[in-house]
Amino acid sequence: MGILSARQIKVLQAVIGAYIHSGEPVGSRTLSRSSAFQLSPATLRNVMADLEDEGFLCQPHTSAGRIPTDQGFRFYVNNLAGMAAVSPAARLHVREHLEVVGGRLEEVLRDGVLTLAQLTPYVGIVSLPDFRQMIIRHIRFVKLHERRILAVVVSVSGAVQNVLFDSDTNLTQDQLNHSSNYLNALLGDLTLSGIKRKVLQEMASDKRGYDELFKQVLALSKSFFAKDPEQQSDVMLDGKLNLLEHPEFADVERMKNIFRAFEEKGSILKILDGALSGEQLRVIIGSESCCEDMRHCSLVTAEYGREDRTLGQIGVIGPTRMDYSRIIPLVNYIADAMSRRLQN
Amino acid sequence: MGILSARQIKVLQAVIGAYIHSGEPVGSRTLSRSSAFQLSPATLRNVMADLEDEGFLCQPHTSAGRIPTDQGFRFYVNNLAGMAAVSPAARLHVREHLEVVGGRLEEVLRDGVLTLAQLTPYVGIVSLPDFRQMIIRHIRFVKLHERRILAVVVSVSGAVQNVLFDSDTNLTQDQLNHSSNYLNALLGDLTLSGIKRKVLQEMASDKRGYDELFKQVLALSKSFFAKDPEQQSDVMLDGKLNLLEHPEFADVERMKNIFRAFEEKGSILKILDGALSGEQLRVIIGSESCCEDMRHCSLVTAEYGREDRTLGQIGVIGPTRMDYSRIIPLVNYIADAMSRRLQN
DNA sequence: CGCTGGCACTCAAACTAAAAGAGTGCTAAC
DNA sequence: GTTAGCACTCTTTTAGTTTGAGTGCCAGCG
Repeated sequence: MGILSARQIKVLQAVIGAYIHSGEPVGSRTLSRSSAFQLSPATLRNVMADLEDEGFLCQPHTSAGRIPTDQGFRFYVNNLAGMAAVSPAARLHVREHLEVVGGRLEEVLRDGVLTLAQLTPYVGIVSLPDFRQMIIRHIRFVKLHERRILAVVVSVSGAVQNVLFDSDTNLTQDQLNHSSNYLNALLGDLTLSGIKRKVLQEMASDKRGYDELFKQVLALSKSFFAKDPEQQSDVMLDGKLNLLEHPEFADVERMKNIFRAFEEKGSILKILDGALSGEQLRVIIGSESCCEDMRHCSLVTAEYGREDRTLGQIGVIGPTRMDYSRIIPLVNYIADAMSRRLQN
Repeated sequence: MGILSARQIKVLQAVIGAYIHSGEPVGSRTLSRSSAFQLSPATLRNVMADLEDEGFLCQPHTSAGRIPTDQGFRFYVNNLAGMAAVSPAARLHVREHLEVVGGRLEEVLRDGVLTLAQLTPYVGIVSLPDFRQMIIRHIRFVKLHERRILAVVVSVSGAVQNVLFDSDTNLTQDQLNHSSNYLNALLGDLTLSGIKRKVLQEMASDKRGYDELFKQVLALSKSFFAKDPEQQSDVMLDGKLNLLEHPEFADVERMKNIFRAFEEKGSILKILDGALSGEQLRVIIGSESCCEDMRHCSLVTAEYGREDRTLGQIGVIGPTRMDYSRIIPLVNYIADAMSRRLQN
C-alpha cells in the first residue's frame, strides 16, 4: 500500500472514466487502444495488477476486465474527478422550477427533489428538517371539538406542523386565542423544546403571580408539550423509476434490496445523518454507507439551510458507477438554489 | 358464446382455483388427478377447449396448460368465488392497529392502507377524499409575515388543510381572529365551494351594510378563495415491496410498468374514480382498468366514509391471479372498520 | 530496469444439439 | 358421452462445444 506513481494514477483515472462511461469491466487492450497511452496492453496489465493489489480495482472473475472498487471510486472522487460546470440547460431548469417565490417548506423541498430527479438519471432525496430543531415563529390553537385542540406550529423557515391534542379543560376559541397571543409574545428564536423549557421556568419562577390567563396558558402548554410532535424526521424521495433504467439493477434481487431500503426510510435517514459532522458536501460510496442493501449505491448530498443554520441534506442516490464530476457540482448548485429560496 | 353447462362451470372453477394456488398453467392431467372429477384427462381437454372457445381460458402457447383470461376471472369473481370469512388473526390485527381512537383523517387512512399491506401480499391503496367536497368545520387564519397568511381549514371528518395566501391589506392577528370567528359563524354543513358561494351571496345582498369587520372578512375571503387548495385529490400506497415477491413480476419490464403507474399517481386515481357509480365494492380485473401499465394487475376496492357520505376508496392492487375469496371480504372488513373510526 | 511480444491458461457467454416433459388435438372404439 | 391411444408441438433442461476477451508470466529487447 505504497503511494501511487503518476502513471498508476493516470491508468486508474482512465479505467474509472471508461467504466463510468460504459458500465462494463475494462480490459487492458481497450485501454491501450482508446486512450492517450503509448503503452502496450501488457504494460497496462502490469499496472492494473498493481492497482488491484493496492485495492483500487478488482475483477468480477479471472479473465474479465477490471472494475473500480469502492476504494477506487473514493480515490477518484477525492483526487481525480474534474468537476464539470453545471450545464446551461440545467441552470435554466433550476431557474424555472426551483428559483420561484416562497411556498411552504415542504413544497420547496419537493421542488428540489423533483428537480434532481429530472436533471439526473438517479433518485432525488432530501431529508426533512427535524421539526424539534426548528425555530418557531407561531403557535396557534384551534378548537376542534369539546376539549380536542389542534395546534398549528409554524417555523421561521415556513414549515407547518399540525399537532392534535386534548386539553384538560374545555376552553372557548376566544380563550385559546388569548393563550396563543400570550405564548407567541414569549417566543423569540427558540425551538419547541426551548419554548417548553421557558414555559416551565416561568411557571417555576412564579413571577407573574396567579393571573387567570397565565394559569390557562400553563395548563394548555402542559397538554400540548406532553404530546411530542410525532414526525421527528423524514425523507422525501423522487425518481425511483430512474434507477430501473440502469443495467446494474436489472438483477431483480438487487432491485428488491434497494427498494426495501427506500420503503423503510429509517435506514436512509441513518445514512444521511450518519456524518452530520458539518461538511457542506458529502459523497458516500457503496459500502461506506454501512447499509447492506445499499452496497451498490452511492449518495451525493449537500447541506441546505438558512444562513448559519443547517436544515437538512439534499442530493441523489445512484449506482456507485455514477457520473460524479457532473453530479457533485449539480447537487451543490441545487442545494444553493434551495437555500436561497428558503431565505425568504 | 352460449351459456355454460354445470360441468363447464365446475371445470372452470377448478382451473382457476388451481391457477390461483400455483401460478402455473394448469393442464388436463393435473386436473384429472387432483380433484373431485371422475373424468379422464381427455374429457377435461374437451371441456377446456370449449371454455377456451368461449374466452374464459387461454394458453400461453400450444402445449402448455390453460390459464384464466380476464373474462374467466370476471366470471369467477361474479359467480364462483366463495367468500371466506375474515380470519381471526386478521380481525385481531385490525382491532389492534385500526380500531383505535381518533386521529387526523390522514393518519386514519395511513393506518388503513398499512393494515392492508400487512395482511395481504399485495399493495394497499387508498384515495384521499377530495378536500373540495368535504364539509368544513373550521377556518382559522394565522398571520405569518406582513400580508402573508396561513389558513387552517378543518373538515368534519378530521382532515386538516393548510393554505398559504397573501392578503391585500396588512391585518393584525386580532383582526384575523375576528374574521375567523365571523366566518365560522357563517359555516354550517357546507363545502369550501359552498362557503365561497355563500360569502359571495352575502356580499351581493349587502344586507349587513358597510360594517368594517364585514368588509374585512370579504376582502380576506376573496384572497383566500382565489387560491384554490391545491391538493385536489391524491392516493396513498403502501407495501409496494410485496409485489416483488410474486413470480409474475419477476420480469423486469413488467415491474417497471407497474412502478411507473405507481409513481405517477394520476393514472391510478383515474382508475379508482373511474366508476364512482356508487357500488360499495368493486373488483377491477386486468385490462378492465383500461390502463396499459396495469394490464396484469387487479384492484379490489371498497368505499369508506361517514354515514351517507362517501369519502373515498380503499383496497389493494395485486396480480390478476389474486386470492379473491380472501381479499374481497377483507377489504370490505377494513373499509368498514375505517368508516366506523371516522365516525368519531 | 522498464517495456513489449508471445504464449498458455481461465472463464463467461453464446451457440448447438439432443433429450425430456408436459400438454394438446384428433380419432376410433367403448 | 366418454375414454384410450397416438402423433405432434413447444418449452425447458442438459450437456457439449466454440468463441472471445482477458489475464499472468516469461523471455527478450532497448
